[in-house]
Amino acid sequence: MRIAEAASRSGLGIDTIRYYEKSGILPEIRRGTDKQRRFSVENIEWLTLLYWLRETGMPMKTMHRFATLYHTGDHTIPLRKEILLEHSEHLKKRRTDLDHCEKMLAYKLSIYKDYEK
Amino acid sequence: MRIAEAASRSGLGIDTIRYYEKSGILPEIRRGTDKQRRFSVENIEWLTLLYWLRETGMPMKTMHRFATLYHTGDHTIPLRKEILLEHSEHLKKRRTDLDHCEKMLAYKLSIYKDYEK
DNA sequence: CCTTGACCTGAAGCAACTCCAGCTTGGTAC
DNA sequence: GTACCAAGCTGGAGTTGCTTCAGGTCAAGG
Repeated sequence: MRIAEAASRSGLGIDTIRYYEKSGILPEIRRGTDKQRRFSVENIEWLTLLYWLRETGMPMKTMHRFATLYHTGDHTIPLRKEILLEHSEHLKKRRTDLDHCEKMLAYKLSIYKDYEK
Repeated sequence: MRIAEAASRSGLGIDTIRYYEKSGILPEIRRGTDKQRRFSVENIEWLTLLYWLRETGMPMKTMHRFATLYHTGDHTIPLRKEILLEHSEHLKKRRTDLDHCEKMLAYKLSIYKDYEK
């Protein structure tokens, strides 16, 4: 499939996909005779993973490291595991941030309530 | 209190505070005879609010709008309320993103488990 | 008086996109 | 078969939101 579909399936934007390819966090994407990118199902899976990692705040440097490890072979699995576990911890931190912010907003809104109408 | 303390109390960095002031999302900060910034308790409260809004993904444009409204007077409270409510919605979205990503990570890690050692 | 530490400013640098101008290419429409 | 259009391509500029840096001020301690 082509880039437009890859974008809509993965969640990333077209430009972001091209940018990611240039940055080296995608494997080489096959090209058709027309020199346009053709994405495989595995490509889409990878893009989707990147989408969620980005969405939850993983920096590109880490994604890059993860991609390189992935490419290097199965013996890097412990390292990759470590990266994902660390990201899990990061998600926990984010969740408590959300909790905190939600409480704060609720409080602010409760004050504003008094001024209603 | 001075900028270093304001930073450590609010959570923002020193440079970020100066940047926010330049960007117009802070009220004018009082200066001492030495021309250095002196932060009031209200200043710190405002900075802390901004810290949490930023931490949970509010764009500066929105913060700016909020700051301007705040400065304009009490009759803008409905508008400010709207911004905060919208941000609450945004937090909900973030939370489901976290859920989604956590599930994905758990799945990935369960696959890696087989390769253990 | 000299140094040290905290602070100042304006400007450059950086991450991660995002948009743009100008150019192929393949497909349909006359 | 050629005219046109959508979708894709590239290299490069622009944007957001900080972050770092170079060079300078100021007050206090030794």
